[in-house]
Amino acid sequence: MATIYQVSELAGVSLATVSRVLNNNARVSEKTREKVEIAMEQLGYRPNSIAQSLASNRSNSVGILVSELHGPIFGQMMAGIESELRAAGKHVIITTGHSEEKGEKDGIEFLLSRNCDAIILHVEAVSDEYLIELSKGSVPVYIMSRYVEEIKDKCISLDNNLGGYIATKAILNQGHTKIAYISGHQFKADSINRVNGHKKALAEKNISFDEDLYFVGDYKETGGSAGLKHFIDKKLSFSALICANDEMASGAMKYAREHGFELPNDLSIMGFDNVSFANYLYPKLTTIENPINEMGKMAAKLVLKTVYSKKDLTIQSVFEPRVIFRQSVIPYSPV
Amino acid sequence: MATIYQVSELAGVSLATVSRVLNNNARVSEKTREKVEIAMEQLGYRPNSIAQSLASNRSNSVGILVSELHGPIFGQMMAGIESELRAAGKHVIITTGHSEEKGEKDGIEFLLSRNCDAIILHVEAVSDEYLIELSKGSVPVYIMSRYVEEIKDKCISLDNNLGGYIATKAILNQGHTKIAYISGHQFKADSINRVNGHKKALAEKNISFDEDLYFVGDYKETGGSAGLKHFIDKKLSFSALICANDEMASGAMKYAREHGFELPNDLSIMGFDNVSFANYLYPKLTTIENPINEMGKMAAKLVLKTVYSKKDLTIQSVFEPRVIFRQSVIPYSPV
DNA sequence: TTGTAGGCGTTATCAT
DNA sequence: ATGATAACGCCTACAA
Repeated sequence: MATIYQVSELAGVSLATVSRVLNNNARVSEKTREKVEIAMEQLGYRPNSIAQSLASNRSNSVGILVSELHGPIFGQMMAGIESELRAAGKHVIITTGHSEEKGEKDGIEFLLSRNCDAIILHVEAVSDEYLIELSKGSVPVYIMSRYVEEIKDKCISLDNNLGGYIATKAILNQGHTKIAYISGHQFKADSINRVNGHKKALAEKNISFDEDLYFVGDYKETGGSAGLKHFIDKKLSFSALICANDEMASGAMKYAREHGFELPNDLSIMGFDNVSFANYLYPKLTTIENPINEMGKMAAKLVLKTVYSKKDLTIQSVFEPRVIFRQSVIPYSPV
Repeated sequence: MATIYQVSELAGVSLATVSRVLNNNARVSEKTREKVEIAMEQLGYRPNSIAQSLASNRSNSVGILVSELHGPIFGQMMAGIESELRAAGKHVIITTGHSEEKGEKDGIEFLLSRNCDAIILHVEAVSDEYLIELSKGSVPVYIMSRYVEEIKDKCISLDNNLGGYIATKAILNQGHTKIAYISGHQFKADSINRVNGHKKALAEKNISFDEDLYFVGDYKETGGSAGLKHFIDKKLSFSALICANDEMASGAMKYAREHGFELPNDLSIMGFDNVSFANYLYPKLTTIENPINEMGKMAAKLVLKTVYSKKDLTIQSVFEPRVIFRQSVIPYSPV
């Protein structure tokens, strides 16, 4: 592989000059620039990014930690981040935390050991305090889908409260009044916010929140089926069900169908996230869009702006969800 | 950030010694090793991976090119590669090619510019010749889900012929004899191989392949719906449908249901790939498992073995698909 | 505008 | 077993 030195020799200039045309930050006369470019061409020169990094103290890499590499949410998020970053000539180093505290800390440690210029985290198991502490370190840290007050300017998050609110409102608007709700883990901020939005919408309609119609699931299919089973076994009456994510909605749909429900006639079901398979479900799932791809792009822009000093990028920190109307929610009709 | 030099000072040894305990490849006395380790601890020393790379001419990174970062297949594949590689202390640089020739070439160029020790490609638009040429270059190239004879020892692929065969066989075993087939793009090797397997299974049962019951789709939902529409519009009679991937199977299922079919009673449908949403479909999709996660792991092992000289890793180049029996295929019953 | 030279933090080859 | 010292390929003052 040709080096900058060989190029300089062939072009008959100093290697400093070659470096200049490479980075075109300093003035170089047209003639010499051409000479250099021709020499590069001839040698098939390609800068050694490692050496560049060492000398400039910039790796041009940003680390990304996600829970899993598969899964619709992460895919969309990574896609958003990567496209934006790559267009700026930066590369992404991706690793996983598997939603476990140790896994996430190890992952962060791993990325840090890679000399990333910044890291973008989608973590769920690690505490707020840990993140606050981490962001005091020398490498800039950004957080996805999580709002931590003390470092809010480093967070790109969804307004989950609003999400829960519009989900419930959409159901109420269809005339439903007995609405069951399956939440995610109670210790997760997004779960709590979504329920709070739900409660707010109910309150506005003077419908009291019924603890019996509330179930805490696990954000997986099993949570949805277990939740619906719970409600049915208790012989509760309800005409609509809101699930705090699409996986649980899918689980609930399966369970409902296997137990004689005809969907959506016997039960309206609302999801959350609008992952890609929501459209594959039967009936197609009415849900709340979580613009995670956009959020990923925004996170990348935030990095570009703050770390790579690209000015004139406007940052939006919190994103708004919206209802995606499909087939799983229909107007209430008394039996 | 502390450097190896500062550690050496604090420990009262030369920096060469520090390097030795770091890489523990040369003999160092217990005493000095301890002194050094303590010094490292005190300074919170962390090796600069960039400098290591420059000096050792190893970036410890492997580039991965996928069509998209979202999508079930790629997610599983990346997960397999990453887990295996990270366990070995290597990191992955991931980028996308968007299934277009220019996109893929750009992506490869991008990875090459990043000084990866190796690159793993999942490309569809680029020609075999290009790949053969590419693999003559200085950085090792490995190919996923594609078999190129001339560089077969660098390919990890699925036996698609066998896949098409067992898919059809499974359908035949249920008593179906009129079987429609929706293929993927005809210029793709996997499409062709899957159809060939299909034909072989038919031939074994002395059923002649019927061109009328063959449709070329696009590997997307639209391909499935268009294909089924085509067959129905031509008023052909068939009791089973094989789709060359799950997306198309899903599209066909939707179209079928929207046009009065009751599934699976009126039509048995077989997919291919066993992507995660296959289990979310209604009825749950009977399909062919494409062990892409395992294949990803194997690709990583291949890199580990050939590039990072980890001996005693046995490589399996071609993987075998198997039938996943679920609910969308049922025995044939005459109307 | 162009060249010189020091430095980035390691690894690796010599000696000792 | 340990220590000098020269790479590794590039960037960047500082000089000219």
